[in-house]
Amino acid sequence: MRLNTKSRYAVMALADMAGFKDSRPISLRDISIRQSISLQYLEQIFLKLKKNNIVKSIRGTNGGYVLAKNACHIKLSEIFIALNENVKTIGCDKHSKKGCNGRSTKCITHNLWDELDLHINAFFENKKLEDLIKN
Amino acid sequence: MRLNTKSRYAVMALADMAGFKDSRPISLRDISIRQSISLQYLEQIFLKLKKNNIVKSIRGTNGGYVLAKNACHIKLSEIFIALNENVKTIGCDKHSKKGCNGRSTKCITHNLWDELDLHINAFFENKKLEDLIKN
DNA sequence: AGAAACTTGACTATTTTAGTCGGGTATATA
DNA sequence: TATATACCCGACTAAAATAGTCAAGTTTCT
Repeated sequence: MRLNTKSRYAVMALADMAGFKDSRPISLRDISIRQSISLQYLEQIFLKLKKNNIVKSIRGTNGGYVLAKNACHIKLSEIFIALNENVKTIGCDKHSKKGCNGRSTKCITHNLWDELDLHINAFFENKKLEDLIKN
Repeated sequence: MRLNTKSRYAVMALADMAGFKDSRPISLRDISIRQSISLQYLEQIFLKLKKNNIVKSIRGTNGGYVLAKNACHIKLSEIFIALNENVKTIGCDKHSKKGCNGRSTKCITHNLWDELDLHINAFFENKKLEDLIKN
């Protein structure tokens, strides 16, 4: 089990941004350098963050991104959802015949994965971006 | 984020076994049919479960596997460890130069992933195989 | 003896991941 | 108004992981 780098980088980049108090836009180029993440990969990530209203973009010279809301209001769960890293951990897919083993009834471990999802989501729901930079 | 099928199947197969009260060995062939899992894939899985002392094998005709201990004493965390599904969720690898972004210091989100690991592991530590079959 | 069932290593197709490439468009500033 | 800076975006790809299969055993019950 592993989170993917996109989610990880997204959190790192946003935490980087949140560390700056002034509201000047921050360019991906700067984040790229500070966090050692490829600029073009960051662009992919920020596109999704923007679509999900987590950041706003300012184009042109001296442009960049700013957080769309205060760091204390950005839940980590939002970030994962934005990147389609839906923290749905496991199969039991309703659409697939393989899900729940092709049975009409729930598989023996179905509820377990549901509980696990709740457990993990609760963690991310309660974590705010601001929590990361307080220490 | 997704658990792999090996871990999922392992839990399903063990839960299947735990559902039988008598202590006769259960053949992988039977589990394979009941849970719709390829026999040969189950063999791979049970090899690991055996090495980690979660099941015992009885060879020969009427052989099969039995749980090495009572279902109420088998923690799900054991099962994941047995399958090398170490619930270490994220990078920040001490050995890799990429980990923590090649910095000597911890990356900005390092503690977050540590916390998440603890959170998930706690879930599996507290879940016993028996809990799955009670309902 | 023969069948049932475990044992084991090697192999492979598919999918996912983690990016790169290359061509845009918008805007501030000189 | 030229140009550099920075966002925008779709398509592509190499490498790794996943989810198995295949083949050839060994052991033990009946």
